Amino acid sequence: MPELPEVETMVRDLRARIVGTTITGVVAPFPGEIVYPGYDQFVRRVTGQRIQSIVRRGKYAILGLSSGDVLIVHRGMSGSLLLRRAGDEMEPYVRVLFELDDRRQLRLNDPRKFGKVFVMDPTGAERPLPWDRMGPEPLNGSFTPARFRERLRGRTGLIKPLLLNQSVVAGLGNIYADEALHAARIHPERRANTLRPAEIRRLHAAIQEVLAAAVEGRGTTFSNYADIEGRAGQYQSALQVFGRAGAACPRCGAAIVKTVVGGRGTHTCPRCQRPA
DNA sequence: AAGAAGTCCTGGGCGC
DNA sequence: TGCGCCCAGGACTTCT
Repeated sequence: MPELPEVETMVRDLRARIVGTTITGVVAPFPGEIVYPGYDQFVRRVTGQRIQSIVRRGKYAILGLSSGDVLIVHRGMSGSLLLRRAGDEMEPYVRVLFELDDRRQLRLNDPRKFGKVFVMDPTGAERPLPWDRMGPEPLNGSFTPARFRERLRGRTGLIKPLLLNQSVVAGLGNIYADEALHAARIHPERRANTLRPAEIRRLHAAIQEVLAAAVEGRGTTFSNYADIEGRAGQYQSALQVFGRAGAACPRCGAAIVKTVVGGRGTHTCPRCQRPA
């Protein structure tokens, strides 16, 4: 599940390796992942473009092209973006492949087909940008406790689904939402409007700490996440609750419980995270 | 408007 | 042993 730390790791690695190269061709064994524009237009607008920059917004990677367009990649839940040499053995689920002018290839390998790619004008004039309604970036200075409290104001929903809502805060997915709630000692089924100011401050700090540590560890490899060279991340060994049902809470020793909240598997310490 | 539920997709895990 | 069912989840759509 590529969340903010996994996408940040990918963007940093790619920035060091492919900025300055030119895309010489596109192959799409499964064009369904090309969301916009249609396949022919997409190929036309990407081919021949030099990659000038790579940045991240939420879980999106944004490649700035010499034409002024942006090439946007979202890996969905199972996608890896791999940097390979042209002759290297092909992975089994490559959906879209970008050929580079140095005989390397950027391959979107995505078994579950939830990945998406777009190319568009970055001003939003052509089509709404995927991040138009996205909330603040949790690791930059604009994400303050006050801003977080304001995003939650008036919300009566459960706190965990709200953390997964990208318009509240960008970049959290199922793993880091569970980890942040545990670090803040807040039950995932608390209603947002019942959180006290001190709890919101704790949750804000926990989100920043968990994400920063995971970026430091180059992300979590849970099932099939890999970096651009196919290597695993390191953060899975630091997970406190995610994927640890039945194991001891590192803080208090109680057995971690797995439930379903908002339709998502959810890991909670029943002693550290009390409901209501 | 916000929240809840349904949808897509397919490998792998599990039960019988 | 082997088959088939169903779960996983990010983001979008639909309904209330």
